[in-house]
Amino acid sequence: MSPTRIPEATVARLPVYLRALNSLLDSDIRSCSSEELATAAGVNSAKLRKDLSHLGSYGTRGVGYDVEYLRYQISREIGLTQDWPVVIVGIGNLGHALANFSGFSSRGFRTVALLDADESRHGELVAGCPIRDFGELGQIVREHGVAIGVIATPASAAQAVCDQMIAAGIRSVLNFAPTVLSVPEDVDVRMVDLSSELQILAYHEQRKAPHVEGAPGTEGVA
Amino acid sequence: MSPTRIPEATVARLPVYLRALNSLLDSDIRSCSSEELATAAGVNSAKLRKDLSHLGSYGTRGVGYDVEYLRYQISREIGLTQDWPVVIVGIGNLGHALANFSGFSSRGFRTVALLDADESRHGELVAGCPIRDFGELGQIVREHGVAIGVIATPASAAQAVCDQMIAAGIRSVLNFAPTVLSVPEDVDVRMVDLSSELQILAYHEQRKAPHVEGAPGTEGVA
DNA sequence: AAGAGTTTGTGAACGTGCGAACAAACTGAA
DNA sequence: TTCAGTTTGTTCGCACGTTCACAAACTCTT
Ligand SMILES: NC(=O)c1ccc[n+]([C@@H]2O[C@H](COP(=O)([O-])OP(=O)(O)OC[C@H]3O[C@@H](n4cnc5c(N)ncnc54)[C@H](O)[C@@H]3O)[C@@H](O)[C@H]2O)c1
Ligand SMILES: NC(=O)c1ccc[n+]([C@@H]2O[C@H](COP(=O)([O-])OP(=O)(O)OC[C@H]3O[C@@H](n4cnc5c(N)ncnc54)[C@H](O)[C@@H]3O)[C@@H](O)[C@H]2O)c1
Repeated sequence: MSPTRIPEATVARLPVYLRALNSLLDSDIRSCSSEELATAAGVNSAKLRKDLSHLGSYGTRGVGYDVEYLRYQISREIGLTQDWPVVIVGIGNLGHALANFSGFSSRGFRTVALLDADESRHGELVAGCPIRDFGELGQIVREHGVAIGVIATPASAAQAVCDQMIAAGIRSVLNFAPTVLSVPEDVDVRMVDLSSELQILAYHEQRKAPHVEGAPGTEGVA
Repeated sequence: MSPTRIPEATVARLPVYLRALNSLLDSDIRSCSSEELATAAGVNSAKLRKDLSHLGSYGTRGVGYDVEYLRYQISREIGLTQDWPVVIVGIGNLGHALANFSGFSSRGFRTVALLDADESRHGELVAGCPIRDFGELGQIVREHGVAIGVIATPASAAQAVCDQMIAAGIRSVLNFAPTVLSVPEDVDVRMVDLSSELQILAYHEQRKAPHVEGAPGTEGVA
């Protein structure tokens, strides 16, 4: 279907386009130009067209794109036309939020198990799903063909959890613990690091206002 | 101090180096080579050295880097030697987790207020901080000199919340709602989109195993 | 003091990504 | 049919990011 490899930068934007297309459909807009879609996605229209050209030629010159058709093509390219079973490990503050997050289940991702090492939480229902023991990981992965694992444990446990996931057959990991995971080459890890995001904002903020004399916000102790 | 502008890709990695340095200090390692630090940070050592060279010449040839000194220099460059007051808006599932997240407060970021539009939650204590009305935003920003705002509301409210933040004087926004925010040029927005991260993983996963015949994980309906 | 060994900082080559600009392809009117 | 107007898909130049490779600068031994 897609003979050419898609650039990584493009892959990272496809979900954004998908969101924009869904938003247009919600407003009953059936067709759109690259300019409109680019605005909705917050990117340059030339970039959008080049990105889409990597998937194929799904627009019509002089007309634009059919919203539903393009959405299907992007979904198919990403792999959202199939179902992706997911396990979440570490059901603390963040794990609870993730389990309740509708954005996970809405797009083909299905939480098949919530795992935690803390025995006192086993059996507790979160978003209708019981918390189970981490030791059941291997069996669950085999049973449901889980390919994607989410780590929401403390950093100290993350590498061990990751190793177990890989041993069980998982080859894609979404890591929320603030630690670098070392994995074999065929395993993908994506890291979500809130602390880093704040620090990047702080860097730019500092550059904007280099003159912080008697400004408030420094008198209170953390 | 730093006459030259630091490349964006480098800025995004500085927090990672900082984490690695802290981790080395925890192990009582006072000095390290670029190779060691690069391994701890999960990057190429040449890239690490080039990144650090943008800050200045803080290493010693033939020896390596002093861990504590380098940590201080990076902290200073990012702006973590000063205190950053932060407000979080939308104290639902995710907002609760964020308020409880120690990684926020640990590095100079101080949550000064939790705001929500839902009156029934006002006064409730989360991580020792009371939930207050969203209408108090302007006053709080002025009072504490808040420069960074975190949005954890539903997507439908995010743009309005963002506009209010900017009107109040906030110029850096961390957005968790899955929607594109339109802001003036002098405002920075960073977006954390879990759904996108999962989709990117799914894309690569699909490429790894293009042969999904009778594999499990497709029989159950979402 | 000199030389061997180590490690940083950087110049240069290479690859990727971005945006402007334009030809190709479509629609619709005359 | 022909022509004007519109919008896609793609080419091209440029900027940015990554990696290699090595001179410069340090330590330590003899
Ligand atoms: N709370 C946030 O908003 C937030 C944001 C970003 C990152 N994080 C990171 O996400 C992780 C979780 O944060 P949290 O606030 O939910 O912490 P938490 O302490 O509330 O939850 C951690 C959970 O992991 C479980 N756990 C510990 N070791 C385990 C193991 N070996 N196997 C399975 N489960 C194990 C614990 O029992 C606990 O339930 C942390 O690494 C944190 O730094 C949290
Ligand atoms: N839960 C997750 O793990 C998760 C992960 C990623 C992204 N998100 C996104 O983060 C956002 C919050 O998720 P959640 O699960 O916490 O949702 P939630 O419904 O539990 O919480 C949303 C909160 O925002 C408040 N709110 C609504 N409108 C507001 C307004 N105009 N001003 C101030 N407060 C307002 C609500 O009262 C509620 O308390 C959503 O956009 C969601 O898509 C959530």
